[in-house]
This record gives sequence, structure tokens and C-alpha cells, in this order.
Amino acid sequence: MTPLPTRASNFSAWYNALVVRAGLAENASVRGCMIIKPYGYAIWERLQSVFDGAFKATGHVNGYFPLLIPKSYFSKEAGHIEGFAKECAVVTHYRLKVAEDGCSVEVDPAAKLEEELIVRPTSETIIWSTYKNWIQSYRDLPILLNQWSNVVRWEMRTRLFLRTTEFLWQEGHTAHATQEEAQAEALQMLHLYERIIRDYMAIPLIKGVKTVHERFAGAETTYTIEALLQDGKALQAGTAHYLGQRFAKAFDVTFTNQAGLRDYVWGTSWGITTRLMGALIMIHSDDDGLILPPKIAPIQVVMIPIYKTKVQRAAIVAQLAGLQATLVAQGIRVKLDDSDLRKPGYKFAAYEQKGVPIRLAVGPNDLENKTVELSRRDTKEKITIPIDHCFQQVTDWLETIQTHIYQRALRIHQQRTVLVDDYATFKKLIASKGGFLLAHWDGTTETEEKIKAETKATIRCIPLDGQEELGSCIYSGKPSIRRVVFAQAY
RNA sequence: CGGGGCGUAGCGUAGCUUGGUUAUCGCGUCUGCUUUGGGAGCAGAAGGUCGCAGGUUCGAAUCCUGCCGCCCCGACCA
Repeated sequence: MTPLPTRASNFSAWYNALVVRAGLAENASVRGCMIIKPYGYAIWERLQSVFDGAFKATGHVNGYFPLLIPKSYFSKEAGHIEGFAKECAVVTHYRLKVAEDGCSVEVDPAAKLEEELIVRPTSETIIWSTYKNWIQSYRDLPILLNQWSNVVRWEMRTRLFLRTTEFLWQEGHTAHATQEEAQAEALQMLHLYERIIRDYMAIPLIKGVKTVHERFAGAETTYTIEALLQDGKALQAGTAHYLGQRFAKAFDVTFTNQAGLRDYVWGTSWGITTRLMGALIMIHSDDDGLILPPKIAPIQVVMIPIYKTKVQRAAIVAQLAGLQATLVAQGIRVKLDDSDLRKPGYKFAAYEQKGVPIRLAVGPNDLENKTVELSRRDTKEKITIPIDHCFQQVTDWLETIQTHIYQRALRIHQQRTVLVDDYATFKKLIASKGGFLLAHWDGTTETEEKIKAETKATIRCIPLDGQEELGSCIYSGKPSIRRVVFAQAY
């Protein structure tokens, strides 16, 4: 195996090679679609499990709605479909037949669907058309529903995990009796996302509100969490939408409130996707491969035996197996790679590429001295310690690594988040280092679009914790009362 | 859909301008021996409709025409 391309020479080639070489995913035969390999899927399963637990803890329950949606549902809410119309896959037929050549198949023109079906780009329409039947009274509210599913958006340009035609996600869809409750729900989920992504994935984020131009077409307010990647570009890591009564009105979902009056239901929707995998990779990893936070690493410790003879191998593997059992009993995820098909050096490099946080090696000398060699993936630090101290050291390191990679990411995030007050500097920074540029904006879509056209930078969000501050728009010079976050985005 | 590029073994490629033995090299794969504390070495082997179809020619990976597919840049986007 040859080394990866370096981040400095070609960030994009580095990313693509890393995803493939670490065994996370590969391109499928259908353009834009992705095969998620077991190691990549194991990371996604860890994320799913953490998020799902947090959803349940806040009173949400899971359900499942169909992949195929009648086309007519989309006409009900014109504002919403505008955002997706250009990227919907459509099912038009339900049967194939053998072609005249006798070996290939073709669409049977006789099997044309009376009503075409849309492969869901998101599920608001089918869910709200169902909620109409579920909700009559305030006693039926709130509905706090989530589903784990796949969606299809026919993207023009795709990249593994960051933007694929089909992707996996979770979509929460809630219905409430009051505006306040719906608004609180959207914010609650935003904060929940931010906390989990920070605490488990070790990714620092900016929380904020999308501008009218950037928000979800069916929402009153779109809240977002934005990450900053190593190449200085921003990535939207999750969104929570306060839908107001828009979908309730589009699908005529009403209820009788406690005062006995009919009102439209208030809604939210919120989601995170397999794109988070891309953020994880692009934030922590280095030129030697992936670096995974211990809390979501499928393998936290990999054990590698080093030996010359069969007798040594048997003794060392037996010792490692015992140690593995001890660590596993303590809840640590350990893999013992006792395969004789690869040499230790190869294994070292391979597991570094896969981002395993701690490597534990035992060779003949260690066996003799009752020691183990431990190595940290994030710093490459190596120590040899008595085998009896192993559990304590591994436990300490897992915590240390988790904290360290978060602190490291946070430092870079802060260094690259800068105040900018003149447009020349703004353009220079965007074109060179990228990063989050905090600048004044006059609040108009027109200015937003002009800046995008000239610099490719978009307003990522209006930060939630931003202080009011008088200033003048970086582009138009008009007055502004707060800074917004600009960046080039994926 | 507009502009540019590319299709040769599982992957990456040379050869094409100027047609001519058995289509090049590396990685990977397989076999054997030696190795094993940072991506092993040597020897041998297998693996090809040169994207598809047609044309020119004594002869096409190479030249011509058509088609198909993919990649990059632009519009779109979690």
C-alpha cells in the first residue's frame, strides 16, 4: 500500500482516497450513489444509537413512512416543492419485460402508472397528510415522531458522504398545539444535535438561524449547526425547522383547542444525515488517515501481536486474548488482529488509516517483561507499561484522546473564525484561507446573492449567541445591527 | 444542458502524433522459500472482447464516422 495524497497537496484527493482506503465507502455503479462498507456503517450505527437514545430521552418515538409518495401530494404546498422539484426521482412504471434480443430487459410500456410516484426527497408531505387523520383534538397532541430512512435527491455533483444521490438520515416530524411549543421543540432539537456532535463526535459548531434565502422552503425558521472543515470550508451538519402552520394549512390539519376553537396545528422537522460522516473525517483526520473520537470509534483498541516463532505467537496471542476479555468486560471495544497473513508494520499502518484510537502491541520482549506497548492515534505517542496497568491506561487515554481531538478542532475553529470589516479583506480571506468570516450584512437577499456571485461565499447563519453590534454592511455600507457568518460551503 | 478531458487486466497506467512480431509497466492476486518490534525480499505464475458498432487498410489499441459510459468546470444542493 502506498501513502495517501497529502492534505496540503490536494485536499479533495486526500479525502476521496481516505474514505476508500479506510474502508468506509466506495462509489456504486449508479452515479452519485454510495456503497457504505461495514466499517463505515459501524460508525453510522454508533451515531444512530447515540442520537436515537437522545430522541427517546426527550419523548420521541420512531415510526416509518413509505419511500414512494404520490405526485399529487407535492402540489399541495408549492413553496416547499420548489426547493426539491429539480432533484426528484420519479417512478413511472411497475413492470419490466424481456426485450426482443432475448437477454436484456426493458420497461413494459403497458405498465405505466396512472399516478406517478416520487421517491421521497424528504417526508413532510406524506407525514402531514397522515397527521390529518391522526389529529382532531388538543388531546392528540403533541406528536413527537422520528423516522430513520433513506432519501433520494438527484444532485448534479456528488461526493462520498458529503453529497450523494441517496443518503441515510433521520427526520423528526412533530406536531403541536401551540406556536411556543413548536418553536421550543425546534430549538431543543438544535441544542440536542449540537451537544451530541460536540460530546461524541468532538466537532465544534456554530448554532444559528438561516437567512430567508438559505432556509428550507417549507419552514418559517430554519435553525442550523455549521462546522468548519480543515480546508476552511463550512459544512451544514444538521438542521431543525420551525414550520409554523405551513404544512398544517397545506394539508388541512386542524384540531380543536382547549377553548373549543378550531386551529391549525404547529409543526417542526429536524434531521441529521450520513453527511456527518464527511464532517467527522474532514475535521479530525491527518495525512496518515482517519482519526476517530473514542466515543464513536467502532474499534477503540486494536491489539497486534509481534512474534518470530509459532511458540511465541501462541503465547502472545493467548495473553492478548485474555487481556481483550478483561477490557471487553469493562465495556471497551477491542479487536485482536491475530492474523498471520500480514506483518505487524502493515497492520500498524492499516489501523492508523482506519483511525483506531489506541494500538496495543505485545512482542517477545513484552512477554518476557510483562509489559505492553500502547500508541495513541491522535498524537502518535508511544509508551511501554506494565501489563497490569493496561486497563487504567487505556481508560485514561480514551478520555484524553476524546478531549484532545475536540480541543484541537476547537482551536482551529476559533483561529479561523475572524471578524472582517472591509470587503477587500473579505475577498482575500475567502480566496486564500477560507474560514468563518463574521461580517456585517444589510439583511437583503440582493446583497447576499451578489456576495455569493463574486466570492462563492454564502451566509451560513445568523449566530444565535451573536451580540448586537452596530456596524455597516460589508458590501453595501448600509447599517447593520449584528454580524453574520460567511463562508464557502460544501 | 453548455465548455473541456478520458475509456487498455481487479486498480493505476505506457503505447496512439508517424498503423506492422507474442500490447508496457507498477500495485494487487496466486505458488514456493526466506522473513515478522513501522507499510518485507527473492523466484515463478495466472489474469486482456485495448468502451461498443461500423469504415479505411494486406494489417487497427493506433486513422475516420456514429454511439455508449465516465471524469472535471458551470447552473442545483443536507
